[in-house]
Amino acid sequence: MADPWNRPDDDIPFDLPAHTPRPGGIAARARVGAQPPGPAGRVPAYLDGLNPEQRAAVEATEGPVLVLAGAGTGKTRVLTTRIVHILSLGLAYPSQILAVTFTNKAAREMKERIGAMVGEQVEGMPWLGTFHSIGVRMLRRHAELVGLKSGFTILDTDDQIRLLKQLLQAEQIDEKRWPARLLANTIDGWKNRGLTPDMVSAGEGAAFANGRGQKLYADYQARLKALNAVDFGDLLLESIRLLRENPDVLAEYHRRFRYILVDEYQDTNVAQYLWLRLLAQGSHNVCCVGDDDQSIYGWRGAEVDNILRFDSDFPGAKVVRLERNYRSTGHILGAAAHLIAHNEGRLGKTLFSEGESGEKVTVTGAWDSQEEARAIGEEIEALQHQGRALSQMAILVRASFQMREFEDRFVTMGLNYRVIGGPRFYERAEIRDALAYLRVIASPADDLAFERIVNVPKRGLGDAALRQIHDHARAVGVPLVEAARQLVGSEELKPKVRLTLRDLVASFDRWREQMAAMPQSQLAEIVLDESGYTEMWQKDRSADAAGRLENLKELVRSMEPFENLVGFLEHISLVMDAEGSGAGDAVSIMTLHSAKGLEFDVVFLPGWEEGLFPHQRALDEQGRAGLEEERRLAYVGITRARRFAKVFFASNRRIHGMWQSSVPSRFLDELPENHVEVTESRGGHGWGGATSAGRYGYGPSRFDEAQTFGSSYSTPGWQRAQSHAQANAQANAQNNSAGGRREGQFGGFSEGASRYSPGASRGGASGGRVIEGHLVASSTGAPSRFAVGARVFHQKFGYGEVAAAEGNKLTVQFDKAGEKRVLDNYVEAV
DNA sequence: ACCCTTCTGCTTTAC
DNA sequence: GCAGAAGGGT
Repeated sequence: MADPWNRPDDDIPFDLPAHTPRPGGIAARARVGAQPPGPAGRVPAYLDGLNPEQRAAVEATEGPVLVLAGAGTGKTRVLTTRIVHILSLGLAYPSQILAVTFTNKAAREMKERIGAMVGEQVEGMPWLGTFHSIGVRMLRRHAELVGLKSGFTILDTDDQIRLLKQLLQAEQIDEKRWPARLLANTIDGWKNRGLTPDMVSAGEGAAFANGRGQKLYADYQARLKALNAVDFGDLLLESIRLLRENPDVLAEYHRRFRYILVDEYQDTNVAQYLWLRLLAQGSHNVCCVGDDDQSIYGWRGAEVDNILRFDSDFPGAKVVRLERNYRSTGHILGAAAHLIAHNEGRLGKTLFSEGESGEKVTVTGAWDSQEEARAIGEEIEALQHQGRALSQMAILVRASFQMREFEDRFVTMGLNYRVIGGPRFYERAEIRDALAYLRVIASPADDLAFERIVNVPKRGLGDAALRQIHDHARAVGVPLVEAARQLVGSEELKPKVRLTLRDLVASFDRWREQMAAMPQSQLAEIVLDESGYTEMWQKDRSADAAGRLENLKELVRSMEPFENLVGFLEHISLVMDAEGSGAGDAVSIMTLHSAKGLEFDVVFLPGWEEGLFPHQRALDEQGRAGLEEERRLAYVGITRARRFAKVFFASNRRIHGMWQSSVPSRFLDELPENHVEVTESRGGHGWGGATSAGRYGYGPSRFDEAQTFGSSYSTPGWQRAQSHAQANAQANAQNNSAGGRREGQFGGFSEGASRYSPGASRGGASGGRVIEGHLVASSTGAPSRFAVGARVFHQKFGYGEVAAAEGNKLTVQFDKAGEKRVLDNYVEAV
C-alpha cells in the first residue's frame, strides 16, 4: 500500500489568497514559520470585532483549552476564527488540523465559514468532519489492521436489527421477551462507552436474555466481520482499537494532528472521549468548545461529565468562559438563567447582554391542547400583521406527537408551516428500498440489502424461497446473491421461483454492467423502473404513495453531483439530512432537541406540563439526572429566542389516546417573577387542573423556593387554579393513604403519573421511585372508584354512563360524544 | 403468499 | 388513537 501520508494534496502549503486588501492581512502571514504579530504588530482583520474572551479563546493556541460557550455567545465564530488564526500564523497546514463536529450540518457550516474567511481553499481541510466520518477515514486507511477490508459497508440501525434478529433466532431466544431492538440499544450503549465484548462485565451482560447479552454481542461482532461490515458504534470503537493496538499508527496521527478542535464537547460519549484523548496525547493542543447547560443527549450516551471533568483530564487546561450573549433580550436571559440555576451539576456561567431588556417571557395557560394551538395560531397571525416574518417564528415541542395539533390548526387557518426533523429522508422505506437495490449492485456481497428487496415489490420470493437461498449460502459459504445464482442453475427450486429468481439475478448482473457506462442517477432510474419498484408505488392508492414517488425522484436528483455510485453510497451512509428546504415563508415546528443551535425572533414553547415536560420517563428512568437534563432542554428552548419567548401549558391533553388533565410544569415555578408575565388565554376557561407541583415536595427543598409568585401570579385564573390545587391535593392525600401507599406522591398529580408509566397503566403498579431520598415519580394501580353503569360527567365529553371499568381506566358511553376511554379521575360522579 | 385481525407500545434521535 | 408487527386463516 502506498504511503497514505504522502499524498500530494496533503502537504501543499495552504496559500491563503489575498482576501483582504489590507497590507499585513492574513495573506501576508500565510506561510510556514510566519511569526505571530508582536506586541506592536497590527491586529489581523479576522480578529476584529471579537470580544476579549473570544479573542483569548482564539489566541490560546497551545495546550489544552476548554471554551465554555453559553447560548448565543459566538461559539462557532470562535471555533472558525481559531482555525483561521492557526492557519494564518502558519502554525499548521490545513491537513494537520483535526476539527470534529457531531453533525454533518455543523461540519458543512464550519467549512463554509472558514471558506468565507480565507477564500475557497477549504478543500485543504481533509480532517474537518464528524466523529464518524473521520472514523471511517481512519478505518478505510488501515482496515486490514482491525480485520476489515477497505471496502467495508456501514450498517444503519435497520440492518443492525435484522442481523440481530437472525442471531436471536439462532440462539432460540424468545424475541417477544427479548426484542432485537432492545439488544441493539444495549450493544449501542456498550459501544458508546467504549466497551468491546470482552470488556462487558458479567453484571452488564446479564442485562439481556439472562446473561446471554455478552455472547450475543460477541456473535454480532463476528457476524459483522464476516460481512465486512461495521455499525456506527464501530466507527469509533474500531478506531480506538486501531490506535491502541498499533502504536506506530497512533504515532503517525500524533505527528499529523498538531491542533485538535472539538465542537459541542458536552455531547461527547465515552468512546468519543477515549478517541480524542488518544489523539490528543500527541500535541496536547486540544481545544474543546461546549456548554454544559446545553447537554441534552444523555439518553444516547453523551456524558456531561466529560466537560465537567475537562480540567483533570487535560492537566493545565485553560478555561475560557464566553458569557456575553449577542442573541436575546435581558428578560429572556434572566428567565433562562434563573431556570438553569436550579441545576446542581454544572460549571456555572452567567450570561449577560448589553442589549435592551425587551419583553418579559410570557406564560399562558390554556384549557386543552387544542386551545393552546389556537392561541398560538392567533399570536402568530397577530405578529405576522405587525410585519414579522413567519420564518422568524418557531414552535418548539418536547415530543413530536405534539406537532400534530399545530399542523391541524395551521392547515385550517391557512398558515404556512414547516416541520423540521421528523422521519428523515434517508430513513423512509422507499428511500431505503431504493438504496438497497443500489447497494446490491455496488457490492454484491451486501446480504442485508439483498434480503431487504428480494421480494420488494412482491414477486413471489417469500420466506420459503429466502430460506433456501440462505441455507445454500451458508452451506457453500458465499453471499446470498451468489447462492441465488447457483440455485437458479440447479433443480432445487420450484420452477416458478426459479424463473423469478433467475430474472432477478440477471437484472442485477445487467445493472452492474451498466454501472460503468452511465451516470449513477440514470442507472438508478433504470433500476427503479425495471425492478418494478416505481410501478409498485404507482399502483398503490394510499395517500402517501404520491409523496413516496416524489421522494424517489428527489433521491435520483440528489445522486447527480457524485462522482460515481460508490461515492454516493458512501456519502449516504454517513449523511443524515437530505431534507429539501421547503420554499416560502413558514413557521417552523420542531422538537426542542432539533432546535439546538438555532435561533428565532419569536419562540413558542407549548406543553409545559408535568409528565410531558419534564417528561415522566426521564424522571422515572434517570431520576435527578433526568430532571436536570429536562431542565437543560427548557433552557435550550428559552435561549433560542431573540425577542419573544412564549411559554404555554394546557390543563387537558390527549396522550396515548386518552384525555388526561395535567399540572403545570415545575419549570414554570422556576422562572423568575421579575422576568415573566402570566397571561390568560382568551377563551375564558383558564385552566382547571391544579397548580404547579413545585410545592408538593418531590424535589429538593430549594426547588420550592421559587413557588412564591408575587403580583404577577395573582391573576384570577392563577388564583382559581391555586384553590383547585389545594382541593386536589387533599383529595389525593386521602386516596393515597386509603390505598396504603406512602405519602409524598405528586400531590395533584399522583393519578396523572400513572398514565405516563406504562407498567402501571397496564396493571403492573410500579410504585414510587425514590432517588437520592426524594420521591421523583410514582404511579398507582388503585382500582376504579366507579362501577359499571354509574352516571358520570367529563369535562370534555359531558355526561355519560360507565360501560366498563378496568383499574383506573374507564370505558364510558357518553350521551353526545359516544364511547370513549378515559381515566377515572377526569370524570366526576353525578 | 397474502390478507385480515389482534396485540402492543407510546420522548428525544446524529452518525 | 394509531401504527407497526406478528400470527392465524384462507
